[in-house]
Parts: sequence; structure tokens; C-alpha cells
Amino acid sequence: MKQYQHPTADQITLTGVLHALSDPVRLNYVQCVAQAACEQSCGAIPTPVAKSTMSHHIRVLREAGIIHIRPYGTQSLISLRSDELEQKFPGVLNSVLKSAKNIEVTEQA
Amino acid sequence: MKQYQHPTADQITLTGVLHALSDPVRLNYVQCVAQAACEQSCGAIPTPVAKSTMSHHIRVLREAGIIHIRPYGTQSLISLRSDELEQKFPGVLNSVLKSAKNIEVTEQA
DNA sequence: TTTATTGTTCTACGATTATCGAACTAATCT
DNA sequence: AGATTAGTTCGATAATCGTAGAACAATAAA
Repeated sequence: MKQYQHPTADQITLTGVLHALSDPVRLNYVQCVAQAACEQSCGAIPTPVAKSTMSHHIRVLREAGIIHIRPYGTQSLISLRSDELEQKFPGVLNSVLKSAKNIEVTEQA
Repeated sequence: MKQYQHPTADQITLTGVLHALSDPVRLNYVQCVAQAACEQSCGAIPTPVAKSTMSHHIRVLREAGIIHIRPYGTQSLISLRSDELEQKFPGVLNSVLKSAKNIEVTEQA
């Protein structure tokens, strides 16, 4: 069974988190996972890039400590480490996701 | 008199802001400017890198819309565009700066 | 006018990053 | 057992990034 390494809370850094969220592909991905409010398989989320590129981005998000990956058969189930991030960097993830959501709405106007 | 181009509020992007803040040198710099609570000259803030590197970083912060630069004689006076950023991305800058400050305190423990 | 100060730009380098197609791996389905 | 599915890794490319020393530019001080 494939096992993924996730950083402990101590290993998560603010600049690492900001860096991971500063890429539009990754920010959009995290938004979609957040909106789903439950574990999503990798492929459940539409992506504008190749599968290999998406694997790369998901690895960046995992290594930054933003997502948790749970293997489930041939799928990888993704969830946000919201609680740990909120405890470590209060308000950062939530405010970023809210702003990203507002942008989405504004751009659809 | 040297004039600096600053992006308008419309031109400021969330990923641009996150990218600019994801570098430790720039995050530290923005923290120092925030703590000062008034315009600082470039050189008033200690930096761990060469002057030319710092000029580069300051340009990135300006182009991301995080800081405003006002030439003042041979100096450049730096201020945070806090209000505009708060209006556009509520809570993002403040929560990031608070977390950065907490890290600073924790690391001194 | 010359010198000093502050900060910028130029140029270059090494490292990192995002991208993708091809090939691969592990689990599940038939 | 073979085929399918989901996702990963490999290897390559091009672009971006952070770094710095040297040279420069604008302003102020002497």
C-alpha cells in the first residue's frame, strides 16, 4: 500500500504554505477541496494541466503540509489539514480561501 | 525625481501577493515595515542579503502591490498598502503578519 | 565643484520551478 | 491472467528566481 510522507506540524512553515498557495493551479485546487468539505479523489477535481503536472502540484501541497493524502484502492483521497493549519497560522488559510472565492465571483460578473 | 510604478488595486492579485510574501527575506522585511507603523527608508531595515538583492526584493513587493515607495532625497520611503490590501483581501495580510510574529517569538524561546 | 550617501540597474550564475509525454506502479475489474 | 483505472515517476525543457559585485544615477553634504 502506498504511503505518503506528510510533514508534522512542527515542520510546516509559513513561507512554505504561502509559496504553495501562490501558484494559481494549486490555489484553485485547494479551493475546490475546501468547497467539497470532504475527502476528494485526485481525479474528482478538474485541472487545467496535464496529470503529471497535477501530480507535481499535489506533491508540493502535501510537502507544504496543506493537504493530507490517503490511498484508497487505485485512488488518492485528498483532504485539507484545515485544523492543523488554523492552529498553527490562525486565519491564514481561511482568509486566503475567502479572498480566492470572492475573486471567482467577481470574475464571473 | 525618480517615480515608481505601483499597480492599481485592480492589478493586485492574490497569487501575486502570496508569492511576494512566500520568500523569507521579503516576509521579514514586510514585518519590519509593519512594526514600524510609519514610512521607513529602505536602509532603516536590516537585511541579511546584499543591497542589490534587497533592491530586487523591494521591487517584487512593489510590483505585487504590497508596498508603496516614495522617493525622499537619496532615500526611498517605504510604507505598506495595508488599507488597500485589507479591502481587497480581508484578513490575509494581517493574519500572515500575526503568524510571522508568533513564529519570531517562538523561535526566540 | 567635489565628495558622500542612498538605492538602482546591469550582468551573470546556479538553483528551483512548472510544464509535459512516455513509461511505470499498484489496485481493481473482468 | 489479462485489461483497466488512477495516479506516479522519469527525463527533458524552458522559464523563473535569488543571489551578488560592479557600475551607475540622483540627491545631499561639504
